[in-house]
Amino acid sequence: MKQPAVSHIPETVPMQELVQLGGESRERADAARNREKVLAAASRLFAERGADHVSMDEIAAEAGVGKGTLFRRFGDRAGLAHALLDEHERDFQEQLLRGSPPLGPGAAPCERIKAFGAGRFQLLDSHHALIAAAEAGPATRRFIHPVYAAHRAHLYILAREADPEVDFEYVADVLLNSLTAEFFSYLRNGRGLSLEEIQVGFNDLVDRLLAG
Amino acid sequence: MKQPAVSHIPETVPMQELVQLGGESRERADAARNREKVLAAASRLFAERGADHVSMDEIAAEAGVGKGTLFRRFGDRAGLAHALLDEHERDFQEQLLRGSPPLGPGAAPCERIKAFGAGRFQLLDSHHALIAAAEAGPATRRFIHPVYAAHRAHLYILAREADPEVDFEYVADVLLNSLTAEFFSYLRNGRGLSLEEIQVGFNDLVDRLLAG
DNA sequence: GGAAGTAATGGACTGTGGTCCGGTTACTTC
DNA sequence: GAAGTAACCGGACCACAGTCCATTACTTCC
Repeated sequence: MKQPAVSHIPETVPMQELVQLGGESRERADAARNREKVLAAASRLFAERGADHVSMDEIAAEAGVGKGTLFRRFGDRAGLAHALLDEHERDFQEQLLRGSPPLGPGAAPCERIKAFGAGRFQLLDSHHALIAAAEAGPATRRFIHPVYAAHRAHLYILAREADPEVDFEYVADVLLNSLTAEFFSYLRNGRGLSLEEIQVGFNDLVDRLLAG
Repeated sequence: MKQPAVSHIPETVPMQELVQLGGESRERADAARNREKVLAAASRLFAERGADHVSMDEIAAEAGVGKGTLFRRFGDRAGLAHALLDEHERDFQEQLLRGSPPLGPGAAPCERIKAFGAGRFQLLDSHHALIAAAEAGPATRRFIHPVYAAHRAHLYILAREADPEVDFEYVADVLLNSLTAEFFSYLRNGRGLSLEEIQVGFNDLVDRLLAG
């Protein structure tokens, strides 16, 4: 049940280092300080008024920092949202890799996929606006993010294990596409489904897709 | 095989009438003229430079019309995109209701769903940027649009017919969610799949979901 | 054909995400 | 401790989506 060397989730690390492949030079002290100030400010404002309803200008102002600094650090709105979610995302990843079944290793693949779904729904339920912000942005940007790659690899492997006949790649993407913030909030608010109903639907989806 | 009174697709009709439920008062002559001018201008510019890469200001200018007029007519960018797609959408709807099998009535439900997918992929292939624009916009707006409702009702009924045991509602939404412009372009450009490969994947999805 | 009433117009205006760059500050080297 | 340099800073700036409302153009009714 070894996972492949799924690139670990960075994202407390500034965007630049993530990009310029060798994050060798250490982060300057003032930069680190400012990053913390921004994260704290964003966290505060988001908690107060909801992740939508807060502009980037306001976050910069609240943090006592220029707008340029904000964007230099986090790239864009989605990047900031990702950084704020980082802790939860690490937790989740940790549970996937080393947690107890059915989320962690040990359970049947289908059960692990359902547990993955349940975990995501839980996260969506408590951090919906933030995750929506992280997934937003031009076109297919979110698919490029290492978090997406990690989730995809996880589901890919489990799907293959559950049913070697299936098109793992496509199935993994379809499953993830059913776990987006946008789709979730449509089911929840647009269709009025409860968290449980959504989970039941997803579980049924998994069973049918990987009936083996 | 009668469809329920699926609200027909309007959308050459201005947004207002769509909303204020009784489109009684006729459209003024200058308004109609301007609408045509805008549609023509948008069509031209989109064809020239791609649907992204054209701002609303430019469309208004090209049409020789004020910005206010543009937005009054079409509500927002997505509304304009919908209006431009209207003809194709009507065509498609017509084929669903009265065309020949497997897209139209007469074929087995699973085959009709696959044909629906094939039709959407075809449209996505030739009008991708436009459809993406129509589906864009804040949060879950696109789910409210009558076109979504019509597609959903169609799939809902076919899914029920194919497999009465399945959760039709959820399945219909999952299927539609696998036919979005965003997901399509991810599979296409992000994963490098061909049109055919995507169709095969979707067909397999349908078979597995509605195995009966 | 003209007056009154109403719908449509257009462009200035606002708010927002994101970029740019001259000036500043923190580390490094000697 | 001074000088050099690369990274960082902030806020002015830009483009763009969408709003507002005083003015204009159509329609209708006499």
